[in-house]
Amino acid sequence: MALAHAIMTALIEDDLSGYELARDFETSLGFFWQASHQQIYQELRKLAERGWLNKREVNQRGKPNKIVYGLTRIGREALARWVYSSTRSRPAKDELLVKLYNLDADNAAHIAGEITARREEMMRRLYLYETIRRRHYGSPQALPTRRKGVYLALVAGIRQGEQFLAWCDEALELLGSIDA
Amino acid sequence: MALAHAIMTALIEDDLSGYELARDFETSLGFFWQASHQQIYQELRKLAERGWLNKREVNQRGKPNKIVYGLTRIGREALARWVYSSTRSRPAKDELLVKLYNLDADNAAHIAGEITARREEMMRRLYLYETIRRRHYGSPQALPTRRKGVYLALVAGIRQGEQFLAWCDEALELLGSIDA
DNA sequence: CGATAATGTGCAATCATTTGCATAGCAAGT
DNA sequence: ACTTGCTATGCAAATGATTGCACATTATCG
Repeated sequence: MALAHAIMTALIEDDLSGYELARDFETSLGFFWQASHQQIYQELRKLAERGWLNKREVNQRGKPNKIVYGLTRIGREALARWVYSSTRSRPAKDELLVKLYNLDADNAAHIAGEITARREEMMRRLYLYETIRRRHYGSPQALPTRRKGVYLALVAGIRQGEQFLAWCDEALELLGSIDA
Repeated sequence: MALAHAIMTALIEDDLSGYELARDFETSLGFFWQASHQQIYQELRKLAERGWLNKREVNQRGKPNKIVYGLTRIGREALARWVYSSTRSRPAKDELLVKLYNLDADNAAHIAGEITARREEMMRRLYLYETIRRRHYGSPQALPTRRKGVYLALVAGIRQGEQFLAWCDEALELLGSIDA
């Protein structure tokens, strides 16, 4: 049921189509909850059936028509209740860390290469999120309450990313000392 | 296919039964890849059928019999090849961060409570992992190659955990400044 | 004696997620 | 004209993971 609530969360301020949601999930909320467009379209229809979302078709020129979803009153209520339910976090599953358990002189260079690639990917991500922070969350104390929450999530992502970069450096150094 | 390789990884040094594997997955490797016992038992049977694991029944006194699995030659080879395949990480999905997007004056105290609980849970985990590190990974440079890899994974978990604690403190401070 | 907890393996149903494919219109560059 | 890419939605199949249950033995505590 968590994807449903993540989608509704993304609709708190704006009504969006499945396509727009899928794009937003690649950034922003998708930093903490990723979902493919297939999942999103399916979930949207389910939520509309349950009455938590309403849908309307929007004609566009130069583009295909889209179906825009918005929270209903009972959808908003369900979302508000959900916040009080118990959470569980499913820790990241990372094959790279499992591979590290298989480290040997032969594959050390390959693993180091993968870590380097991850490091660069994370750098790009961090740059994006730092940009967002500077532009919209400069002085957290002054933000309205809800935005403070979004800020904290953003900071969690940034801190996590920075920590990952530092770990990569440490790992690469140790891996570099292994003879092939 | 990743669970299969995680299980085989856990069997590199010791032959283990499903029950023992499930227990190990709650610590150690399970820090990076968690799996329920149902998943593990099923995967073990599949792997044995494929010839990557062998099984033997072990009679015990005072306890039910167990089925112990071990890597076969071709299992070891498959595992070694897998290390060179491409990885993908699926980032953690954390409902707590999604909830933060729903922050308001009413639920701020509840969310702060959840963060506090998470913080304590992480403290316990960190304590466990720090203990392991001090006991077995005191001087990483001196470790044999494979153990260096395990060390790096452990450090990744520790760093991540420490970062999380710091984030919790920051979050609790900001949440504390919200009027109910 | 009864309850609880640990060891040990497993089935069945459901839910969540990924993968591969399909369709369709329009824009922009080559 | 042709290809590439973006917008836009969707189906079907397979895989991955969770949930709830079932069964059997022994140890331990009150």
